Amino acid sequence: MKARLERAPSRRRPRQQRALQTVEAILAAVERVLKRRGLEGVTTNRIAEAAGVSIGSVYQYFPDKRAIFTALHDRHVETIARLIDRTLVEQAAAPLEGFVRALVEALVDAHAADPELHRLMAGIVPHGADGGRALEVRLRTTFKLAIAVRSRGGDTPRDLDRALFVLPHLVEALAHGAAYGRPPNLSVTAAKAEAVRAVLAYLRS
Amino acid sequence: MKARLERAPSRRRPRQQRALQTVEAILAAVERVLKRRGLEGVTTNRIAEAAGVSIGSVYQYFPDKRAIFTALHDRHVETIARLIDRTLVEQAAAPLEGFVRALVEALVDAHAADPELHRLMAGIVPHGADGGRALEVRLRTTFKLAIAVRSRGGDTPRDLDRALFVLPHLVEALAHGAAYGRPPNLSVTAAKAEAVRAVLAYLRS
Amino acid sequence: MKARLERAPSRRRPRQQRALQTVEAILAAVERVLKRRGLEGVTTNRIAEAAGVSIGSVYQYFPDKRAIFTALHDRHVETIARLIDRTLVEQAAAPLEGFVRALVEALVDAHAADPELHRLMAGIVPHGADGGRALEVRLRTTFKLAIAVRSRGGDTPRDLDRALFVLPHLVEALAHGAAYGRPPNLSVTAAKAEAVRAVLAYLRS
Amino acid sequence: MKARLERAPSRRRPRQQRALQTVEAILAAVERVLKRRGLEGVTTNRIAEAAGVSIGSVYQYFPDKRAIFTALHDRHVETIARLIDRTLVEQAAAPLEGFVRALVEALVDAHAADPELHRLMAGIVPHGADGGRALEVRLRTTFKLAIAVRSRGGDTPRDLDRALFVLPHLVEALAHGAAYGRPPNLSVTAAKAEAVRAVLAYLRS
DNA sequence: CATGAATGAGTGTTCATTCAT
DNA sequence: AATGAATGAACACTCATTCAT
Repeated sequence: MKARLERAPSRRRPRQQRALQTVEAILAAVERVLKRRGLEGVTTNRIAEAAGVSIGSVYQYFPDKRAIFTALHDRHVETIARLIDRTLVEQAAAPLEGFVRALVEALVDAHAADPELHRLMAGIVPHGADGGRALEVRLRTTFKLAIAVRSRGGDTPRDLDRALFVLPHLVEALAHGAAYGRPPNLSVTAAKAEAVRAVLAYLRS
Repeated sequence: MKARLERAPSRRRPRQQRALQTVEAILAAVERVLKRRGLEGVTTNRIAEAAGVSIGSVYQYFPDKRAIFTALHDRHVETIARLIDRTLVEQAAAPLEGFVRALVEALVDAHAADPELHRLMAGIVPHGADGGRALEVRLRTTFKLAIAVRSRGGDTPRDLDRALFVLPHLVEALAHGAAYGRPPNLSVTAAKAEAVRAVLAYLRS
Repeated sequence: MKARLERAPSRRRPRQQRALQTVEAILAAVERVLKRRGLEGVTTNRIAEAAGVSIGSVYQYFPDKRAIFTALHDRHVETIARLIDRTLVEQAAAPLEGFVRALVEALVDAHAADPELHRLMAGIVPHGADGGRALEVRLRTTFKLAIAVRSRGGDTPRDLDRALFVLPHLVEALAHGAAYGRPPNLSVTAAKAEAVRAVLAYLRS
Repeated sequence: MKARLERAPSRRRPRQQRALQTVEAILAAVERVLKRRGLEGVTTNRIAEAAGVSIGSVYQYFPDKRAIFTALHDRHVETIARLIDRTLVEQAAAPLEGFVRALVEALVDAHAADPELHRLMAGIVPHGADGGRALEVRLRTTFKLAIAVRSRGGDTPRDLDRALFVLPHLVEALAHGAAYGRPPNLSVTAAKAEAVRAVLAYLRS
């Protein structure tokens, strides 16, 4: 494995790299088209044009249109998941509340950076068995871990399963809400602070 | 002459009534097609067939396909809004907590009745300025009222605007979550109870 | 025949009269729709609406859409034909040149009154065997008669058949041309005068 | 590398050539459908089928149905315009009368070759600002030129503007008339001769 | 006779996908 | 691999026409 990578770096790598670049160019193009023309305005030919590749090349990397959306959704999930994981690590030493506070803040920031795109992204629900619940599930797992790690001193919620149901929904809803679901006259900052408050309130109850 | 005057109303009424019936038949048909074939499987001709009317009749009542989806969404919003209003009235004498408990329970029940349909419904985001936030806004208004009515005895939250941001999102997310976003091994009943707990925890904080 | 007309004037006549009125209302409506929305914008339902009658009534008087256009065309032809006949009579005592002059002037005036409508009318070519040549034929007949009547004194053109081919086309083309086919900077008046000159020049040759 | 550079032109050219061929195939198909099924029988799918291409290809070359008709009309105008220009050149040394005679004969011949098609073509009035007067205008320009070139010896008509109004209409009407507007018992040959006579008569007047 | 809701065949058009180059 | 012209199934929608009231 290592030998192969060393022997033909100028052949194998570039190809894979170009492929990754093209895939990334395509996904970035979808985002651009999505923002410019809305969900129904996204056509494969438009994606190709916006990506600067031929439609044929798009089909070299994706079996069909659905796969493009799925990949975009997956990429988004992966981005957020990495954020979650990073927060988990960074707050490993902090109490649960600290982690939750950091997590909510990170998520709100992530979504508030480009609210319009994230609103549209919510409309891309992959048709797989999962049904767009990937992040919810991922959050659940993360919370399970974060709680387990801290549960020596009886810190465990009375009913873990119930908390693991509520927490992901709270966090997700408030992150999206703070980004593009605020009432007029409420700043993102204020919304973020209140989102944190809300999750902590539940946690302490 | 007199006969004609007497007939007139019975000519007009049936028309309006049949129109309403047809509109209702069409919307019900959309729901059926939606469940059977998914969002992308909904075509205007399929709607017409499922509704038992001709495609021409569909276009007698709706200017285009989008309008059909918008109407379906509006109908859903209206149904839920009526539920909210009813709860508001029924719990007029109860303390805020009682209202919230009743509201969450009612919403969970409403969504849990046909989880699949409601999941699909979430994918129908009307393209108007509102962008599918109608219920969020409606919930906000309702909470504002419910709180205002009870706020003589200093029952008002410290920061109303912030609470009015959080509460709609909490309620909506948990209602949908309890209906079709539960982790395995958590019953709807348990989820409902915990959803109530979560909202109350925030309210008391 | 006369008895019948006298006996039930309030029964039979009104009906026929109403029918004629309705037919006329429909044809006038077609003209209006034609001018407002162009040839392709003319639909039977729009005709009905513009005429202030129900679509059903339109089909009471016309078997299909084509028949409406045919009737409109026929009415136009009849109007022009009457104009031609009237001129023929009025100029019965005048020499051929006088008749031709009066005819061209009358036709130009008739078409110039509503150039837009007459341009559109030219697009309504009835699909019958005639193929929209009714006026051409009618003009031919008229010229034949006008010439025959004056041909005692050897006034007949050298070759009647050839003149009867040319004259209708000259007159029709120049009448339409003067109405809506003038170059910029040529008035209708000037065009009319020159149209007369042109026909007379041919006649004298 | 060199091969690619050499291939490049042969890759580009064929494309443009095939494109032109396809466009031509489509326009020829429209003519065929037009003759077989009449103006209303022309549908985009029928055009595609008759042209031996897919409907998608038709839309690769024309933005919509109207554009197809416009292109057909333009092609017709161009064909006739070329005929006019050729005659202008060929008769450059001849007196005005010679040019006019040649022009009328050429136009009659052109229209008489396929009278049915040309009758139908007259029904295709492009919706542009021009309104189907392209040939009239073109004839006017040509006459202006033909007269100007010969006007040293005082050959100019007394009133040029008026002549430039009449001549195009005369020529067009008589060309069409000779092709498909003759009375029974008049041959094309005779009609053509008389058409020439008529225009010359006006010219001399 | 008048009405106008209903019909549905048929239209123009789009767009995901293929494949020869 | 990359290209993009070509494909054609499928779609949203129109409109002439019918017929129950």
